[in-house]
This record gives sequence, C-alpha cells and structure tokens, in this order.
Amino acid sequence: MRVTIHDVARVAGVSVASASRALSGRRKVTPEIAERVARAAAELGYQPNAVAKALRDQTTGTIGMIVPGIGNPFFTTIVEAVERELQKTGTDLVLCASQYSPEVEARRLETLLARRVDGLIISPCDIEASVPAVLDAARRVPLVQLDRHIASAGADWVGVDDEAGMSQAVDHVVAGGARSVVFVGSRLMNSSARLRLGGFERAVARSGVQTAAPLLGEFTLEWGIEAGRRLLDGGPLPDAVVCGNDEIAVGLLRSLRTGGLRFPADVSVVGFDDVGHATMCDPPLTTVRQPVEEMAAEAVRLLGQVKADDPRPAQRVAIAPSLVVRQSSRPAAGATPERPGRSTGRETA
Amino acid sequence: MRVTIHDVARVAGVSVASASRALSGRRKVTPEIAERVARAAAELGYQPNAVAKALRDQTTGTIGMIVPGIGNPFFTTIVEAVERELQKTGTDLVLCASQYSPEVEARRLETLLARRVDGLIISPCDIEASVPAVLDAARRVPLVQLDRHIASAGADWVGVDDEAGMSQAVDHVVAGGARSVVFVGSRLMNSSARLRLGGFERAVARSGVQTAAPLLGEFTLEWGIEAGRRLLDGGPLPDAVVCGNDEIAVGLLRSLRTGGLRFPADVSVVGFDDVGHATMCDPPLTTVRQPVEEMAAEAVRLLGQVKADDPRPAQRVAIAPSLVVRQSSRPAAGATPERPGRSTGRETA
DNA sequence: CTGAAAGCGCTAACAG
DNA sequence: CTGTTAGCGCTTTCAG
Repeated sequence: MRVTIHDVARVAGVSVASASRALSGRRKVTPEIAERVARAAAELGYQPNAVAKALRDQTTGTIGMIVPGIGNPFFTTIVEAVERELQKTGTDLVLCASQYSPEVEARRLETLLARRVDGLIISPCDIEASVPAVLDAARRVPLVQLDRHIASAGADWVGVDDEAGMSQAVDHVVAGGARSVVFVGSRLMNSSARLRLGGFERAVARSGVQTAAPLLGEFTLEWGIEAGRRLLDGGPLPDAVVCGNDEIAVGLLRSLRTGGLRFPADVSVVGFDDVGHATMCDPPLTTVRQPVEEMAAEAVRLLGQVKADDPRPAQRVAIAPSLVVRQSSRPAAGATPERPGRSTGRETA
Repeated sequence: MRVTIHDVARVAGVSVASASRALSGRRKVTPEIAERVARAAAELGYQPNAVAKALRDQTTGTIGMIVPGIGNPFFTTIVEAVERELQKTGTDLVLCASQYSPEVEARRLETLLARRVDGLIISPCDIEASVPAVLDAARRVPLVQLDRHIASAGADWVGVDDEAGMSQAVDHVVAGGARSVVFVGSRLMNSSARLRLGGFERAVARSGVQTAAPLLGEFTLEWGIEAGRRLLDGGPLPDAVVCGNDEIAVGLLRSLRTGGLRFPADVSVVGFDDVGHATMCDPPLTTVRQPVEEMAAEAVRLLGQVKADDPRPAQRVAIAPSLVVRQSSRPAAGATPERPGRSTGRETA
C-alpha cells in the first residue's frame, strides 16, 4: 500500500488535518508540528495523491491539448510553446493526437473530459466533421481553438492572420518581378487550407498577376515532391510558387531542383510557418513566419478567461505574421535578403 | 454543477448502485432498469467522472511516457507506435517531453507518479544523470525503458540491438569496397550514442578497414551539416560515413553534396533509424531500420508483466534491426539495391 | 491553533 | 436482483 497522509499524520503524532495544513503550507501551524510533519513525510517517502486532491478540489491542474498529428513539425513546435507557457502557471499538459481523424478526435475529447481537465486547447482536424464534438466540449469546459478552427462561431480561436500572410507572400514575389504565380496547398478540409488559398487568390487578383489552377494535396513533404513533378510535367512553369506550408515548399524545392531548376533564378518558392527545416534546406526558404510563441501565450491567456458555455460572444484573435526573406525567392530590386551566415531562425524581415 | 451518477439514479428512480451496475453492465439488472437508467443518462448528458473512478479503483487506466523531445522524428514515431499498441488494451497515454534535461525529466516523473499512472515507459535523456529519478520511479510503479536506458540494471529495457545494427552498416560499406570509414554520431551522454559508437568501433576492428577519430555532436540535422563541412575541410575523405541516426545522415548528405560530392560514387553514407525523411531525401538513404512497432509492442507487453519494485532480475530485450539498402551507399558487387520506384518505406533488405 | 468529520463521485461488499 | 453503506485520499469547514 502506498503511503497516505494518514500515515504521515500518525508517524508525526498529529491529526490528518494538521498534516494537510503543514504539507500545503496554506494555513498556520506551530513550527513544532510543521517540523514533525515534514520529517515524517520525508521518512516515509510520502507523495501526495493528485487523484484524490483532484476529486476533492474539483480541479485537476491539467489542461488537455489535441492536435491532428505530432509528426508535423508545426504542431510539435506549437505544443512545446504551449507547454512552456502553461508551465508558468504550474499547469500540466496532457497531449493527444487525433491522427487527422474526426472520430479519433471525438474519442480523445471524450476521455479528456472524463478525466476532468480544467481546459482544452484544440486544433480541430476537420473544418466540418469536427464541429459537433468541439461545440459539445466547449459547452462543458473552457476551450480555445489554436491554429485550425471549425466552421462555427461557438468557440474562441487564436491563430495567424492567413489572409495577411498570403498577401505578404504574393506581394513579395510580385515585387521580385514574378508575372505568374501558382499556389500549392492542401485540400480544403481544414480552415488553414481554405483561408490560405482564399488569401492567395485575393492577393493575386489585387496585384493583377497571372495564376493557374491551384495544386491541392496534403500538408506534407511527399505532396510537395509530387506537386513539383506535376509542375515540371505540366507545361510552362510559373515565375513563383507560393506554398500552403513549409513541408510542401521543401518537397517542392527538392523535386524542382532534381528537374534542373535553380532558385531563385528560374523560380521563386515561398513557404508558410517557418518551423522545422526552413532554415536548413537548400536553398534556405523564404517563408511566412507564424508567431508561435505569441499564439501559444494568447491561447493560454484566453483559456484562463473563458468559462465553459460562456454566453459572451466568441473571441477570434488573428495575430499578424511576418515574412522572412531567405534565398529561395527573388527579392525586390534593391532589397537585401538575409545572408546565410546570419541565419538564426529568429530574425524577421 | 456537473451531473453525477446520483442525478442519473434519481431521475431513473433507482439507487446509485443500480445505476452504476446498469451503466457499467458488469452485473445483471432487469431490462426495465437498464432501460430507465440509459434514458436518464442520455437525457442528462451524464459523463462518468474518471477521477472518482480512479480514486475508488486505485487505478487510472493511463500509462505515462517520457521521451527526450517530440521534435525528433524517431521519438514521435515510437510514441505513435506505443499509443497504437496501448489502444488495444483500452489504456490512455499521457505524453511528456523532458526536453533533454534530467531536471525536467525528474519533475515530469514526479507529476506522473502523483497522478498515479498505472505504468511508465521512458527513454531517459541522460545515461548518468537520469539514474536516481528512474530507479526511484521504478520502485513505485511498473516501468520499462524504451530505446535509451540508464547505466544501471535496476529497470527493464527494450530497444534495438545497436551492436548488430552497426555491424550490418559497417559490413555493408566494406562489402561495397570501402577501405576507410568514419563515424559521425552524438556525444556520449546517452546509451544510444555510446552503444552505436562502440558497435561501430568493434565492427571496424573486426573487418580491418581504416578509420579516423569519430565526429561526435548531437543527433540533429544541424550537426550532420556541420560534420559534413568538417569532413570536407579535413583532408582526405573516407570511402564511407556511418551515422548515429538518420537526421545526422541527411544533414551530412546535404553538406557533402553542396561540397560537390556524388553518392555513392564519391562516398557512401549510412544512417540509423529509418524514420522520417530517410526515403524522401536525395539520394534516398541506406539505413539501419529500427523495428519500431515490435519495440513498442514488446515494451507494452513487458509493462503488463512488470510489478513495481519487482525483485526478479531486470529484463533487457534487444531486438534485431535490419539494413535497408537504398541509393546513398555502394552495394556489394552483384547486389541489387532497392529501386526508387519501389520505395514504400516498409521494405527490408 | 488543533482535531473530528463531512464529502468530492464512484463501485463493491453486504444484506435483504 | 436491488438498496444501503463504506471508503478510496484529500482538504476544509466547524467546533473546541
């Protein structure tokens, strides 16, 4: 049997109430008792039972987080940022992956709720299919969506301003002289895919450059490689390619290079996220940096304010991204791109 | 206030015991009662409180897992495999990252223990500094080490046979005609780093080829790139380079290619792990495949058998890896390497 | 200041 | 088969 506070109290020769008070330090006890309790606890190797405490306090000191997958460097980066942020408030993170499946996601939500997490941060995998489970969860516990979100205003959200990011990307390649630009992204089952394509299309229309039908697959390296092959096979190449994320961009770079292309001489490539290997690929990738730390901080802050099933209008916080210009794109005449030797992964353009 | 089983019982007009029995289905009740309870539960949106159940049952139905970092694709892969395996037994996984810090690791162990996980799977970040916390945890709860392990026989372990893997790697490049081979790995603060270097050195001694001082840094892409530069700057190149993991190998490939080298004509490169981008890099990487699924399955199986502070001798299970030959290395005369078009990521050589 | 006791939500005896 | 009740370990009234 594990040692309980009763054992500590008995060994210290005090009541459990005193032991509890001494251990928590949240109420005054005589130094004498504090001392005896501390010694007894140490001697017995007492470790408080967080389960019992949670039942009693009706709060677990944990928040749950669900992301589509931990294989994607963007999500691991944002998970780490959230964890760091939570650590400041002494809250533990329970991490789950939905594996890009709304069914798995719903199950994970269910078990996190059953375990009575104090709050939930989620990046819903599907803009449509995730709706019922997310709304249901939001009714039971404070919940904020981070990055991806569902097509319904029932829950708070914090993420990047995709529209602004895409504007920056398009304006950048146009300033570099591009007359034609295509978009390579993900199929439209999640909000990021939709908003980035939409932002791209509006930016292109505004600046008046040519574009062809977007290539939509997945947010993966593999799809980037495949999309590059299709571009090579499909007639005249555009002057620039704007990608839905960095994974796609890195894959694209690879297959276009294999096809004999040079960057940025033959074609400019721009990514989105600025996580993972954007600085380490060849050439280093021009990309739209997501302010991951700020997003995580804002999500945690908001979570502290949200109450379950709060009648107040849902908040939507879109944080402005910044373009990081490296060597995969042609800069505007006169502009100086970041030099390889200075690349720290933290710079903004 | 959340709805409890008392509410359900009241609405159904039965006792809490009957409600509990009906809900769990673990004991017979009349169909009549089962029906009424089910309806009441549905109507009220009842969701069992896992915290209360855990306190009552003295078991949480969760196991904790601690890995050094979720940014490393090897760890995310093995986490996913463990999660899949656990799912078969209806057990939930609580994932933590130690961020390669023994202090953080000790804190995470502490909170997982406080939350009364039923077991622990850990890849200790430091072969020396992780010892006390891991041994202490193993005394309290069933624990198995996966992949990395501490320098002490106090806890079970399952991992790959690093020695055999390195033999295969070295024998392969030697069969391909290499007369000199160097090792690029990680500094020796963890077991993988030590065992792989040791295995490499013994294999090299056995086969009689030349070698130079190993290059030791970290298990990262960045270090692979840096090591490649050092190799290019440091006089005559070896015929082959064997790497401590795939991240290093991919980085090495990149900087050696930038330096004008061709693979495998100028130099053979072999990785270790076969996860992440080993199939997607240029050229596809010859590497030692870790049998991740089997390792995860074995770890979970073992965890089911282990009792806390079990006096029986600690088990050590080393699973044999297999060499996957792709295009980054020169095959033995007459051997056929895997062709690019056939690459599925699941083949064995 | 200290101790006795209630109660968080649940399940498993134990009677009936 | 059903209901009453004890108790998992903890904290916090409530008296003293």
